[in-house]
Amino acid sequence: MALTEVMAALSDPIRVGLVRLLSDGRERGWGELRAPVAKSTLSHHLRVLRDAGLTRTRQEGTRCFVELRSGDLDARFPGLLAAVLGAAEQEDVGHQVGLAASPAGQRR
Amino acid sequence: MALTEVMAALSDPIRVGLVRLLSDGRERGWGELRAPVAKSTLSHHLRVLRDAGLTRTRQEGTRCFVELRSGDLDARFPGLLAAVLGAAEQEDVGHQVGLAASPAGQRR
DNA sequence: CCCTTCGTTCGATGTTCGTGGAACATCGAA
DNA sequence: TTCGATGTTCCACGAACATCGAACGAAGGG
Repeated sequence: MALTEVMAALSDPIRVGLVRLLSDGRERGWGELRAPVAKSTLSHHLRVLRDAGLTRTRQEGTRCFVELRSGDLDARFPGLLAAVLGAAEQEDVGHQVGLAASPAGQRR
Repeated sequence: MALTEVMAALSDPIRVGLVRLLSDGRERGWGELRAPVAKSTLSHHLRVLRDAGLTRTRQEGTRCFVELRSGDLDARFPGLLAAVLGAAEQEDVGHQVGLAASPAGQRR
């Protein structure tokens, strides 16, 4: 969990949007995530976040779930997450990232 | 002073080192700065920091001085600078950046 | 005037990054 | 087993980036 990698991970609007989305501490399903990029690109962004140590991924059968590592993050960089979330809300960074209507496990 | 630009500016070790160096609030002369890069590269890094709003540059005759905008930074992103400086110290990010022996105005 | 100093700007180069499409692997369901 | 859904991986492309050396322009000192 290196500083420069974390900063680099947070230097892209879509990734900031994902972090914002996950900032409520709830675990989210991959399929729930909505971003204006191809799924390969979304996979890439999630990998960057995971490699930087910002998120954790759990695999369950054929689908996987993402979770923000708020605790570890706050232990390593006290105040950073709050600062980023605050600024991101003010500028509305990552507003293009959202959730699907269906709350994950729902049939459709 | 946009979030993603600030994060991008802080995603390079040399720039983090410069920020660390300036974090005492003292204004520093360009020539004082020591980094293992060519002067054109150093000029580039200082430009990135300035464009991101992290530093301010004052020109005086033929030489110029750099200063960290700690106040503005802390107003915009409360706690971010402290978090970055703390983590940077722990990991010793930007340790290659230092000061020349001469305290600025000295002849030599 | 020339010459030195200081910092920026200008190509040039190699690398990394964001992006999308296609192929692939995995798993559950029919 | 065959099919469909779900993510990952691979490949390719253009843009952005870090880096350097050289050329440049602005002061200031002989």
